[in-house]
Amino acid sequence: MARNPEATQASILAAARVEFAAYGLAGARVDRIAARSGYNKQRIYARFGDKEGLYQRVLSEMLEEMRLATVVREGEDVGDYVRKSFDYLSEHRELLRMLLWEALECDGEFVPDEAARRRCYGRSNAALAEHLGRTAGPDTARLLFTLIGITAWPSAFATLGRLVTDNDTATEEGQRALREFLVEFARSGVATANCLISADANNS
Amino acid sequence: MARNPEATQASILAAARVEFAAYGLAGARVDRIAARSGYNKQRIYARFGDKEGLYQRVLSEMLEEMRLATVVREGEDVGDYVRKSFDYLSEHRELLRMLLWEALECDGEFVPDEAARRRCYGRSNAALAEHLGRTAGPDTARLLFTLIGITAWPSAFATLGRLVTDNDTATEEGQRALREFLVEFARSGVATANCLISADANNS
DNA sequence: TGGCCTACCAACCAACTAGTTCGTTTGTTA
DNA sequence: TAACAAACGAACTAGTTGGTTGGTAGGCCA
Repeated sequence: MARNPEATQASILAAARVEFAAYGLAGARVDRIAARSGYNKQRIYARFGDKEGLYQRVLSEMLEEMRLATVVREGEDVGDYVRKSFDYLSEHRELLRMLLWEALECDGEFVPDEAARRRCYGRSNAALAEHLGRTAGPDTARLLFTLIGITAWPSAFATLGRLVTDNDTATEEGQRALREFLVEFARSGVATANCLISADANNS
Repeated sequence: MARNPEATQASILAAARVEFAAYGLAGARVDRIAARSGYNKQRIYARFGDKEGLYQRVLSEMLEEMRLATVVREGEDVGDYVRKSFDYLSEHRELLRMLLWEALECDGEFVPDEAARRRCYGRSNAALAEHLGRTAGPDTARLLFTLIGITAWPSAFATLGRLVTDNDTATEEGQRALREFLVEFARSGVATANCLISADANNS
């Protein structure tokens, strides 16, 4: 067969994304990844070492994609951030699933790409703080963490959302309503700045 | 050996909780559950049919515990709800992990205990709406879903929280600050009722 | 007290899994 | 053009896994 090692690798990685997002590390099957990629299983071991090695590579790439797409930009309003992230995550649930798998399958001692991730969140915190006219610190970081949460939660727990909202979130209209609700909720949440002030008092 | 079938079952269930919370359905090992329970593997199959049967039993019980502990009570203020749930989930991460496993491992077509869960969330929505002086509907359900999210997110994604907050959430003090932040954020979020009004306009 | 049924254990089993080995093919370079 | 190294496929392997089987023991009831 004609050889193109880079295309082989790309096919394996593409197949692995699908498999790991669907099943996580423990549930994924190397045989299936190989079959989906159209290459022999031995190619996977030759290029990635082992199953865990392939997983870490895929996880790293996917989390980075998600992180870069949901970074807080300079001048970005809280509500606009919520809307942007909500939409992005709704369209890329496989990325969000990897975040969930990571939360469940990693013991938290070794964090993949820790330094790069901290830098990225640091930049988001700075941009958020700047926009709010405050100094970046634990209080604005808590807000950032919460904003990430409220935008990720609906896509990560879509089934739960349907139960709680009596299927309102099962329609496109309901999704839009939820998104706009979150936009307003987030804006109201910081509008009075009370939460940031009182949390500051707690911290001092 | 002396026989006590009820004690056997209880031991198996207790061991299974630990195993399934740690590893999910695909990653859990029946051998380990048996060893941890102190009973022979065959007992598991005799009483629960198969691995999946045991998992469903454990999942059902654990999600119910969590749901009942985090129901919105009559007269309960939004902020108090947040504080209560935050604390409960921080102390019962194994329950929250089961919710994550479910989100990842179930395809959403068959929802365990669907009717009971809908009823419970319906009650929470009614209590929340009553307290806000509104009629329970999609708008208040969205708020409920969001409150559930902001209280679950920090415990479910504790490692991510440490990255985002530069380790602020790694201390008890930081956890308390985050909790109080969320209390105020939620109160501010609904205080002006703007988000509920505008989402209503969207719905009409 | 003996018979019966269920709880229980240890050993077993077929299929699956991550990973390895061996041989062939392809592409590059001297 | 021949040699060599890396890419590739098919077959193999040892260990693991969910589940089963066969025998024993304990408790209950007539």
